[in-house]
Amino acid sequence: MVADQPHLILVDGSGYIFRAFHALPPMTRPDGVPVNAVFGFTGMLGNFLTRHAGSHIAVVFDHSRNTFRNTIYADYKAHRPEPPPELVPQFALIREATAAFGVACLELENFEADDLIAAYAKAFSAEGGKVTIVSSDKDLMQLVGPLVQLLDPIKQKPIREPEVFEKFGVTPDKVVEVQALAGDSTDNVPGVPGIGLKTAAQLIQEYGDLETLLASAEQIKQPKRRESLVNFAEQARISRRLVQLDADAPLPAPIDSLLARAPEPGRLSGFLRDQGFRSLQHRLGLDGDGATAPPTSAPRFAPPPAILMKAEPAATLDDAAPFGPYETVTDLATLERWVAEAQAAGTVAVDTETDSLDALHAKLVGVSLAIAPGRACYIPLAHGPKPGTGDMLEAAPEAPAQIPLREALSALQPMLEDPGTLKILHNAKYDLEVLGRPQAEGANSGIDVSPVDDTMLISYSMDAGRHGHGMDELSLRHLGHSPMTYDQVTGTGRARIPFAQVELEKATAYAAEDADVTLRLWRLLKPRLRTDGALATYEQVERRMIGVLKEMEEAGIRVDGVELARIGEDFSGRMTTLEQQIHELAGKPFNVGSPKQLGEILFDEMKLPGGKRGKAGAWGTDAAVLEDLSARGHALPKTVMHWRQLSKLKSTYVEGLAAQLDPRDGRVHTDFSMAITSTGRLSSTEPNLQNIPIRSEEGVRIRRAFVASPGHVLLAADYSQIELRLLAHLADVPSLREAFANDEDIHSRTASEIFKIEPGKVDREARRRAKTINFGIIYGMSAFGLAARLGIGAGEAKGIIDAYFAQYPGIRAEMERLKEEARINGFVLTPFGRKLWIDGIASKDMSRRGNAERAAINAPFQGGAAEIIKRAMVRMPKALRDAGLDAKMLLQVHDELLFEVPQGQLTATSQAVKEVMESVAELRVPLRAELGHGGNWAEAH
DNA sequence: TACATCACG
DNA sequence: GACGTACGTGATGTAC
Repeated sequence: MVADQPHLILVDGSGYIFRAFHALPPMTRPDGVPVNAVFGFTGMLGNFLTRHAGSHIAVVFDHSRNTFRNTIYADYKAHRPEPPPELVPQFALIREATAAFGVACLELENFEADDLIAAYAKAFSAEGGKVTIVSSDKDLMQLVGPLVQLLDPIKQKPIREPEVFEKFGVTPDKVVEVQALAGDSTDNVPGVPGIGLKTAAQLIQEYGDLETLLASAEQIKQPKRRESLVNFAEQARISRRLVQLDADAPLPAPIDSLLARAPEPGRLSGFLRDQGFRSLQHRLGLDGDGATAPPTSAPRFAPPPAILMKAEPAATLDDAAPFGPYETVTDLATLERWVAEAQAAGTVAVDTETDSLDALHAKLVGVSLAIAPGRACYIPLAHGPKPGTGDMLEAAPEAPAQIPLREALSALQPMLEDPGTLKILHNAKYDLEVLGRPQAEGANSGIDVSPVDDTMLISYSMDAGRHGHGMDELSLRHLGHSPMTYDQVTGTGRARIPFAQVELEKATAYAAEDADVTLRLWRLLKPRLRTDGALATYEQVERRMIGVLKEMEEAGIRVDGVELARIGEDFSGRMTTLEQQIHELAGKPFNVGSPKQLGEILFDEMKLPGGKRGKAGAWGTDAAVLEDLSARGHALPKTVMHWRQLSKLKSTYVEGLAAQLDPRDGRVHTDFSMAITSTGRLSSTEPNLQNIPIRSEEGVRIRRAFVASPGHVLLAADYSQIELRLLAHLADVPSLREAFANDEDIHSRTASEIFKIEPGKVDREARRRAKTINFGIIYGMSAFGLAARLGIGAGEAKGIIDAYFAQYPGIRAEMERLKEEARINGFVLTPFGRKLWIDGIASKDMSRRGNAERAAINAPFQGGAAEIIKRAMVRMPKALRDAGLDAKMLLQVHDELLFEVPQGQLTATSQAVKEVMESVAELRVPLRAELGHGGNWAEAH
């Protein structure tokens, strides 16, 4: 960054004024003139000037309420109240204060301050100058660009393209298009009814701009949206003109006159004295008689580097380095130089390129390294020839020159395994699985990469629930840079080529950039872990989970494919029969798998009662609806439910699972995602082994197909009532604590207490109700929700909830505390300190906020439970090893761990597993794990 | 690709 | 007085 690059600071005066006025209690001068806004403004401006410097600076004001926008649209800002009378006399004094600092005041009749800001920003940046606009007004976000940024005066946070994107879902140049659609109630910009920020952003992303969208409005699929766009097209155009700032507004003062300069001697202190602002004189170092505070200590506006310039690029030149060009390493000597440089640096970002997203099958194609921002390389290892044109006369293309795989890996291995060189990866589990897999015939490497840091997990530890943690997203968000995408490199659809066929130049640009981005993210995010209070979560839990999950994924679980096929045949036959019955009952054949067709038959043709339409206008036919109809004595719904159950099990589990069976070992290997959920849980994909059926008899058959290896048994260990234990712990409920301490049935205890039934005389129905409400509580349930689940009236449900809270007042207090915590901080903390962000908690949309509040209530319980089992998993391998046991941990299903145990070690393993799981956290209630074992997963329960 | 549905905790 | 109504996931089939 060039230190003396021209830098214009434009302060949005109105923002300062209103903030000052509303933040401070009334204050008056001895002569009775109100001055609270003047005082606040002067303090804020003085404070800003002592901390920031630019080459040019001005404060921009609104001239009057009437502007050209009122002639476009009379209602523009019409609902804004007149400024309060106490504020009016302060406007002139505020301009005086600005001038006393030696700062220019800008205003112009008929234009808003925002237009002048736009005009000066345009003029200044056109000459290559940098512009900082001090304001948090979202209407100014349209001005953000390579040379123009906003600075939020409250949070002292720069607002650049990623922040704008976060707010509007589009890049700054498209902000007005979005605003034109979404409107703005605070400014009375009408927009298009029914279209909010989300929809607007989506439409603009799709169509590019308002006019293109309006031109294609007739083709919009959603009927309501289409109608709105057609009917309110003109209103949208007007809205666009209202929000579009006029960057061609005349400049009331030449740019040169905005040059930053020290205040005239005495003028500032004179002003402060006149207003009676003694504390400000002191704060600004102007209160001395010359003895302690000579004039030279007055604010200087020139040399001290702006906070903007040091806030992030304190690390400086480095982090401003361009993304590329990067080096392609194709000879051993060059590779050895890179390896030596990495070891000398002590930290290196590493990324692997492969031919598959599935780590257990992926073949290594290349490795990239980054040692400093902008300094990165790509080492191709298994690139083949470019795809030919298919012309038979063409000479066979040759593979590009590259270091032989074995030699390259031998050169890399010592560095990758060097305990003194930290390897930084994004989603390290993947790369570690690829590099760690020993393979015959040259492919992959058997390298045990250590130690590692993982930027995905660093981000997740701090920002779970706030946004995704993919590299591209983090890069745009934190670095303001969109890396090249995989699709751009390999193409998409039919034209897609394997990465190994991508030409080296392109592969290097992509692969080295990913390593570069990873390194830059690490430099930015790693220090934040400590300040954000997320260091322990990352170091003690997330980072240690990498190796644990790697082992589990590699182990996989044995599935009996023959049994699976038998189940499939059986289901098929039964489905055929059911389908015939359904068609007869319906009076005609139709596709039973189509909810749309089913809805039409049930509600349009058969005219059954109780139909409700979903958001797309189709009849709802889910299990709850069908159950209801069935209870009214209709045969069709029940038959459909049965068919659906078989259909689900067959397609998702019988066929889906069979397709995932690895023929090499007869096992299925899931991929645990570590950074997906907003609560700290894992998730499982390809296949999802966390939702294998168990609740129905047919489901149990599927689970029986998960079997132990010969000579082994499966051991399942479930945490008992873990979320309710956390409830008893967090809300500190004496009677629930006692119940757990005595190993009582918690739902019976609850039933006895809220329904006032003698202990021991609780019947099944009372227990069922208590169980429903116990779970409902940790989901933030309402009376309505409870009524629906229990099939009782809302009044009765409310009575039960009232009785519950009367019995357990600590629980209600805890629910309120969690909502409050989320509202104030934007996040809640689990009992172990994991930070979980609650999206939408500040939303003005009642429904959205309601959802967020329930999520805030649930998050500490779900997240706390996730934390407990993760900690147990992290401790498990060593505990087993120390006990001389060979059991393998195979799966985690949120509150359950599944192990494969050599038959002779069952007792000892059970003991060790139980001990680890129950001792991993000290709560106000004991933790309990329940164990079972058998030849298959169903039996182990 | 959106939606509805349903498998699990 | 209306609103919408229990938390968190992933996979599948239909319809567009």
